[in-house]
Amino acid sequence: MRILCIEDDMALTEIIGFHLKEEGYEIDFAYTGLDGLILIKEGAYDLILLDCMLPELDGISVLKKIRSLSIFTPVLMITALDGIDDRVNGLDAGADDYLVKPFATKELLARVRALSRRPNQMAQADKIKYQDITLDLLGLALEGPLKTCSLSKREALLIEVFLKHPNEPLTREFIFAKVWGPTSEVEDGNLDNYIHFVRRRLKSIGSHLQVKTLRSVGYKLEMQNV
Amino acid sequence: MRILCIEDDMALTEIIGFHLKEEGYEIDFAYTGLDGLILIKEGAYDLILLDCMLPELDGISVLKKIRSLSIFTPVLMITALDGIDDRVNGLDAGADDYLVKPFATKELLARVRALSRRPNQMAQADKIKYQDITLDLLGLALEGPLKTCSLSKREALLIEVFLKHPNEPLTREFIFAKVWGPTSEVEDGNLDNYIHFVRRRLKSIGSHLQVKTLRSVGYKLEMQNV
DNA sequence: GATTATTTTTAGAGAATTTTTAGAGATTTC
DNA sequence: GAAATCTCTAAAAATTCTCTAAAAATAATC
Repeated sequence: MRILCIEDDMALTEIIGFHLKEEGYEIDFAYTGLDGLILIKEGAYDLILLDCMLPELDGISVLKKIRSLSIFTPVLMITALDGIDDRVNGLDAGADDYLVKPFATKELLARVRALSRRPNQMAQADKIKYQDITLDLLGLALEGPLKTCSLSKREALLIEVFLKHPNEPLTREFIFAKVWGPTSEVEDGNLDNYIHFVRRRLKSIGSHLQVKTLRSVGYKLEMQNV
Repeated sequence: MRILCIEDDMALTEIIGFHLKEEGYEIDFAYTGLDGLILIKEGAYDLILLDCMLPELDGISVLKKIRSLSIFTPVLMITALDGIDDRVNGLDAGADDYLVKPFATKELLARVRALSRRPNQMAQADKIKYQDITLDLLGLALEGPLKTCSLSKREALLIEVFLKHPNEPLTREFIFAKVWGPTSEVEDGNLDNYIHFVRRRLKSIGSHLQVKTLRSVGYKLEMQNV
């Protein structure tokens, strides 16, 4: 979880840095809007904390710029003013949330958690439930109505992808990118293989979920008889 | 864009309803937490406005319940108390944003816009609706009033062409170029074939749309008895 | 550090589905 | 009513997916 904090108040960045690092986030800093913009373009951040008032280039402008570049990293605006118009401007420019100075650390952390949960990565939860199964990511196990079976790491990864996007069509490329990484050089057929493994697992634990094939597109996790 | 508003203050729901309808949103109401929960399970909403204080079942509990059911519709919490703890609880329970009463309509609208923009429903992008059918391009499925059927890739492509130009005469050449590509070397009769497939699909799902023949020109998708 | 067990990957025959071709019969147009 | 055009069935061809088996890589155990 990598966060970029664009804020010119050194005292504040120190506090933010301290607390977020304590929670296990990696955090980088930029002290001007322009520097922030450059870092955003380079590094792949998961979340951006963005002050409104900044030297060189103000927060709203930075935000508009990055959205126009088709970068949709969640942005948490930090504003000194509590005027409704300021907040509205920020949200309309594409911010996902905002925080008014002065704010409680507790609230900052809650908002960061809420936003980092957002892009489908439903938290770092180690268990994911859907319908009649529960995936234990840490314990590498899959629990069904009949029984529980243990999984290999890659099986668990594949099931995780399905559980995070249940009932949605997933392309082969998408699944591949999530399970093997976007730059992996594994044979394509390997996915077929693991689909087979997962189907066997689902059947063996008595689940009523099934992996449906979408010919020439990909796969989809759904309930039987739908 | 369908919104569910769970709020027991009738005066407030009236105001919210008025403004959101004016902006073109479809909006349903529930006046207790339990009613809201039932509606959420049934209806596919794109956004939920959720009051904290509710009869029968409070807002936070409703929120926790729907998240535990793996429903990740964006939720905008509405809270009367401006205590930090309430907001933190809401955000931690999985709310996407909150609004403190009393709030300006302008701000409500900005927040609704921000949340409805979120790429939560990424699957929605690949769906095309027209009259009584919905084509799921990635999911390779066609939904009608009676039932849903699955499609092959080429069937889906052909239906897509019709849905993007409904009620318009389309030449055979045009359709061919869109479905098989402008340089394909397939026999001409193949199109007749797929027209037949599509007609069978439309009938089987109970749609009132039909593919009309424009002799020696092409085809056209239109409503029956027109 | 060698051996064993497990997981991951490659490969490929066989199955299933989709796409295409072909052609007989139906329909429309002149 | 003859020519042109379209519909629909059936089957061949092509594609895509499934699943077994075994090799390669990795992790665990002694």
